Amino acid sequence: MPATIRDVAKASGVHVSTVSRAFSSPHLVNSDTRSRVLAVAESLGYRPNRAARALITGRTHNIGLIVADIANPFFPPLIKAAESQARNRDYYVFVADTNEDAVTEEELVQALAKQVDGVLLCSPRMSNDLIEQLSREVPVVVVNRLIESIPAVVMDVAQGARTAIEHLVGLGHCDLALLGGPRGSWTGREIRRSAIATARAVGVNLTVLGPNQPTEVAGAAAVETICRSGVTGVLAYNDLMAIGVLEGLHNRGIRVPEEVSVVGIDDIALSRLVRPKLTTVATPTAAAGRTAVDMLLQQRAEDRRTTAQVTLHTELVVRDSTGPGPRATVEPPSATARGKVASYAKE
Amino acid sequence: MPATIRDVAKASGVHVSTVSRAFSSPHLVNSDTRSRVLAVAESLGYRPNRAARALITGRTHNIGLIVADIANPFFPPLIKAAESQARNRDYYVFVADTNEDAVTEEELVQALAKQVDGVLLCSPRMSNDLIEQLSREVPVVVVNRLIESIPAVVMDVAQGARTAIEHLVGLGHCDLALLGGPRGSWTGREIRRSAIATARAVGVNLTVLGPNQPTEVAGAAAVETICRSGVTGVLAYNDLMAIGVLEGLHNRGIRVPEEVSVVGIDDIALSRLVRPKLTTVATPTAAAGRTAVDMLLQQRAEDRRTTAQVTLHTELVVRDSTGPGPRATVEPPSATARGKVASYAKE
DNA sequence: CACGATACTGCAAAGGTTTGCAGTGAACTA
DNA sequence: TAGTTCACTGCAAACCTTTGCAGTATCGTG
Repeated sequence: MPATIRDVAKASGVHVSTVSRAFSSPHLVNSDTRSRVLAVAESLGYRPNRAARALITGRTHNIGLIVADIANPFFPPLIKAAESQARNRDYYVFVADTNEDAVTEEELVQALAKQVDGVLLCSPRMSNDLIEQLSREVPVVVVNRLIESIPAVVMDVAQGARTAIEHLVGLGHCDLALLGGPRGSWTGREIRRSAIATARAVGVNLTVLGPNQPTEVAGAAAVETICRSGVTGVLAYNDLMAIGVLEGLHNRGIRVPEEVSVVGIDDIALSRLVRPKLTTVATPTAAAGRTAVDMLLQQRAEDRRTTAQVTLHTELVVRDSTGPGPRATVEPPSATARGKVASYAKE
Repeated sequence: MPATIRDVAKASGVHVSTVSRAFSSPHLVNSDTRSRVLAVAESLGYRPNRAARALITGRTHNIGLIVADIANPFFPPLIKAAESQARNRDYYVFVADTNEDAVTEEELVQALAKQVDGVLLCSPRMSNDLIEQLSREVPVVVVNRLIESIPAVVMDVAQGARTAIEHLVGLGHCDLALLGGPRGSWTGREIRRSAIATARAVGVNLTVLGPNQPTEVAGAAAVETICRSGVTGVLAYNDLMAIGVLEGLHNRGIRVPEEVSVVGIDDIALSRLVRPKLTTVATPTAAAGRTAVDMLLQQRAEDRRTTAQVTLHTELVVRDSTGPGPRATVEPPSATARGKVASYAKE
């Protein structure tokens, strides 16, 4: 029923190959012929069949975008930016959700591999080895993870975590907690590594909690431990958890930032809407989405030799959830208490 | 490089058609042969080429999901549910974002039409006529809009708006405002129609504002008008706008719910996280996504004759943003002031 | 034993497009 | 004028799979 290239050819009195060229290699066809063909095509409502085109060119003009959880507010801006960028380049994007599950993730890449020109793996949960292996079957660009020899775009969360810790310390907090993220998260490891190193360097206590699900529920649940440990400053793996902490503290009647300061990471839209407004490390998610798409497409274009890895800068956004530490001017930490790093990590 | 059906056929000593049948019509091939073929296929890492399959069967096993704005928190749960449901049925989904633009929307449907088995149109912005026209080119299921002869799944927002107004009135508010949504939104029209009718029936004043962009910025911006009009209860087109109102009121030092009550619609995750927690009309978004996918797939299966339209129930969730009206027990509205419906609508 | 039915399997066409190769006529060069 | 180049167009193979049809062997039945 839908018009094919043959219908257009017949109706405009040329061979199908001419019609094809009129679309994909304009310089190879007489401009009069071309405009006639295009007019006929238009009037017939002809749209090239992408499946047929993919079959012969081997390029689908689709890409896959795999995320851990579409409903996690971190991802929608990334998805939106990636989709928009892809469409500008005449690519469409399959979005798939792994539910934070490494196995689903692998299956998804495998299944998508044959029907896309490349896959964007966002905050993957599977092992580096597996990703390397998969990247031999289909071009892959990873977001939020650094793996040798795999193109990637990451946010500089290490820098972000350091700035956040320094911010808290600068406010006079010396007993801090880091609320860790999910197992298998590269970002989580980076944050932890950097936070621990910074705490040690600056000489404050840091209690590491986790791993945790990256949700506000987990954040709220961690509040009990946080209270027990007597810290006055908390850095969370992401804003969602930080907001959970805010929630939990509020429920216990603990005031933020008067009694406890809280810092998140990501700067999701929500952070500006909760009260107190969340101090957080802004990560350029939209830029990451666009960059990743460009890298993926370029990799295809240049015969896959670029193994570029780009790091995007993060920035601390100070809002209302952080304030002076309780003993800011009263009692600086004793020398013996300094630089202790406790860890409750289960990993 | 990747294994084709021919490689598998050669390696297992059968004809390609047998391999094909081993996959798609198991009952037509000897079970020994079949398991041998499958084993060989497995060892070769063979995956059927979906483009080739699509070319001959005419079915791509893909669907398109078109939304106005991926980053609008209303959509991610819907997308997630739809994607999950589709994948369970062995379908993959293209997600595309129209940026709230009707023209983009049409182009998108046109472009996607040829490479999907159906399109899910969520909260469309284009005209009914156009949708009907497009639905002749490709199976369509519409979410959040009712059009004669087009399969649809909608939320019962009329009921929701009525309940919300009644809730406010029950609390003693007699001067209400409705913060309208974007132009072209069926849901917005439903809400307005129902809110106006309810206000009239119950005998309270209702000021209608809009149309507005469905964002918290627009909500905050509307606060000035809201204050000037002296209403004590606000129903917003969606939670995002309601949260914007909360924000704007807070900035002006107006307390919620003591001075003004606010009700949203949708019950996005955010609503539980802002302070005060938002009273809102919960719409079953995930269920809508799943249902819509099922309807779309079924429509395909049964030779497109089902024009089912399903309405999902909504429910008022009372939280902390609504409270007794200022003059609740003091001064019931005078008879002359009752039932007046003002409208500032620009539509 | 002959016949038809049954259970598999092979053959080949078809689906819509791209693209290397070859052909045509015109324009240009020597 | 003859030989070349050039711009354009047509031809046909190829991409990978599905599927109607036909063929073969085995089995059961009368």
